Amino acid sequence: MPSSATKSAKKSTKKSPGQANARATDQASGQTSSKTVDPATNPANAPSPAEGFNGAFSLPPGPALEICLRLQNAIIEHRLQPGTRLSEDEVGEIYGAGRTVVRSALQALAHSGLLEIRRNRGASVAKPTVGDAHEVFEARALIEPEVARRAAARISDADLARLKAHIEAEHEALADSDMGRALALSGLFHIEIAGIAEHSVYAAMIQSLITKSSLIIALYWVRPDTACESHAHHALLDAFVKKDGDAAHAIMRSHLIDLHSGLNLKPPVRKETSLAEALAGG
Amino acid sequence: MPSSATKSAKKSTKKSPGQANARATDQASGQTSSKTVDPATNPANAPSPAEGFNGAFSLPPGPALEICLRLQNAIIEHRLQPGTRLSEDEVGEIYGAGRTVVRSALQALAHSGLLEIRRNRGASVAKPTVGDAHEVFEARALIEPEVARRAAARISDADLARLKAHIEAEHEALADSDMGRALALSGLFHIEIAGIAEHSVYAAMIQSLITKSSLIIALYWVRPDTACESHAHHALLDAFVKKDGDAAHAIMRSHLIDLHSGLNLKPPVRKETSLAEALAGG
DNA sequence: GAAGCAAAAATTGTATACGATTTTTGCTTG
DNA sequence: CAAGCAAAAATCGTATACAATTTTTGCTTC
Repeated sequence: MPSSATKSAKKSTKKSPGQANARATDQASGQTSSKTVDPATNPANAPSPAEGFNGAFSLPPGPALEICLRLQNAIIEHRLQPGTRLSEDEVGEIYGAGRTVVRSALQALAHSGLLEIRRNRGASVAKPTVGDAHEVFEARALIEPEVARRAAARISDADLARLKAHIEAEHEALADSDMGRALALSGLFHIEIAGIAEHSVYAAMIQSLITKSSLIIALYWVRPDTACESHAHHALLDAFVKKDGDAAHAIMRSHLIDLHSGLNLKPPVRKETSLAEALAGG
Repeated sequence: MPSSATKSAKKSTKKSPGQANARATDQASGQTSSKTVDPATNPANAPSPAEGFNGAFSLPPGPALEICLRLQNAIIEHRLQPGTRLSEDEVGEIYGAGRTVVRSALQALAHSGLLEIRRNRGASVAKPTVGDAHEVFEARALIEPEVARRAAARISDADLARLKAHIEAEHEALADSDMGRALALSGLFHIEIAGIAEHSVYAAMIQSLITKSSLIIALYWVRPDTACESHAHHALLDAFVKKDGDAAHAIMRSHLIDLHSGLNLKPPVRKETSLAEALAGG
C-alpha cells in the first residue's frame, strides 16, 4: 500500500482541498475521453485492462465507475494486496472525489466480490479462503469450457486477430517481467472469449470469477517457474481458428484444471496470528 | 426509522401516487420486526421467501438491506411489474428512509440485475429481453444440475425435512391460488438446494439467475393450465432421499428444460408501442 | 508493569441542501 | 392545429454537516 505514505503526509493538516483536487484533476482528467489511461504503463497498442473489464459494474458512467475501474485494476494487477483497508476519505483524496462517490464505488466493488464491507468498519480488499478458491475454480471449470465451445461457433476473423494481438501483449508483459500486468492480461483473455460467445449472463459470471481468481492467485500462487501457461492460450487460439468447438472445450477445461492445481491450497487454516507469530522467533 | 411513517403521510400532498403507494404502504407496515411477515399468507412453519433470499446482497445489515429485501420480494412475487419506475423519493417515503439509504438499496438491486439504473433517469424494474431469457435458462440448465448432484451427496435429514415442508408450502400456496407466493416459493426451493450443496459461488449465481427468472416469467409465462410442475420438485426430493446424485442431476436438468419450454419466447421483438397500440382498437 | 477504564480521535452512517440534467408543460408561430 | 421553443417542475448527482460507532490513546489502580 504505497499510497499510505502520501496520505499521512497530506492529512497532517486535516483536509487540504487544494492539493487533493489538483491531484485528482490530474488523474480524473479524461473523464469523458478514456484515452488518458496512463500511456506510460500501457505499452504498445495492447488492450488496456481497464477497458476490458468494463461491463462488470451496473453503475451508470460517471466518476463512481471511473474509481471502480481504477481500484479494480489495482486489485487485479496485485498493486493492492488482499486485506488492505480502503478508507473512504483516503480513496476520496487520492481520486479527488467526495465520499458520496467513493462510497458508491466501494459498494459496487463489494457486490462483485472484490471488497468486503463491514458495518462501521469500512471496506477492505477481500481475502478468499481456501474453500473459496476451490469453489471459484470449480465453477470456472464448469462454465468456461461451455463458453469456449460457444465462442468457437461464432468467432469472426476480427475476433481472431484481437485474440492474437492479445497473446502477443501477454508475451510482452512477461518479457518485461511485469507480472501484475501479465496476470491481468491473462484474465482479460478469458473475458474476451466470453464476449465473443455473445452470452451476457455467462460473460458476467466469468468476469466475476476471474476477478476473484486474481485475488486467489495473489494469495495462493506457488509457481515461480512458469511462463504462466501462455501456451494454453495458444492452443485455444488454434482451436478457434479451426472453429473446433469440442477442442476448445477440452483445452479450456484442462487449462483451468491446470491453473487450479498450480495453487497451494494445502494449508488448511491460515492462522490470524500474523503479528505474534511473526515476531516470536526474534 | 420508524418516525418516517408520519413523514410519508405528510408529503403525499402532491405526486400522483395512486395505487402504487396504497399498496406499498400496506407492505411497509412491519419494518423493524421481520416477524410481521404477514402470518396470514405464511402458513405452517414454511420459510418466508424474504428470509431465503438473504445472502444475495453484499450490504452490511441495516436499513438499506431491509429495503433491498422488501423490494426484491415485491419483484419476485410479481407485485412490481417489469418496467415500473422507482423514484428515490417515492421509495424513501414508502419505507421512511432518506434518499441516501434508498440509493444504496437501489444500486444493490441493480447490481443483482433486478433493476436498471440510467444516469439522471432513475431506476426501474428490469425488463429482460427474449435473448436474456434464453441465456438465463441456458445457464441454469448448466449449473443447477451440477449443484443438485452435489447437494445429493451431502444432504442431511434436517435438510430433507425442510425441503419436504417447503413442497407442502408450495402446494398450499397453489391451493390458495396465490400465484405470486407460489412462484416465489418455487424459486426458493432451488435456492435451498444450492444452499445444501454448500457452494457459495454456485449459490450466488443461482440466486441471481432465479431472481431474474422471476422477471422472465412475469413477462413470458404462458401456461394457464399448470400446477406449476410441482411434481418435478417431488421427484427431486425422491432422488435426494435416495442420495442419488445422478438422478438428481438428470431430473433437475429436464425440469429446467421443461420450464424453459414453458415460456413464450417466439415474439422476436416486443414493440414499444404500448400506448398507441393499446388504444388503437377503441 | 499489567489490566481496566475513560476520554479522545478517527471513521463510517445518514440526512439534507444545492447544483445539474432531464422531462414536462404551456406558449408562440407558421 | 401541428411544430418548435422556452420556462417550469421534477428528478437525480454530489458535497457537506452532523450523529453514531468503533478504535485508539492515556491514565489510573492494583
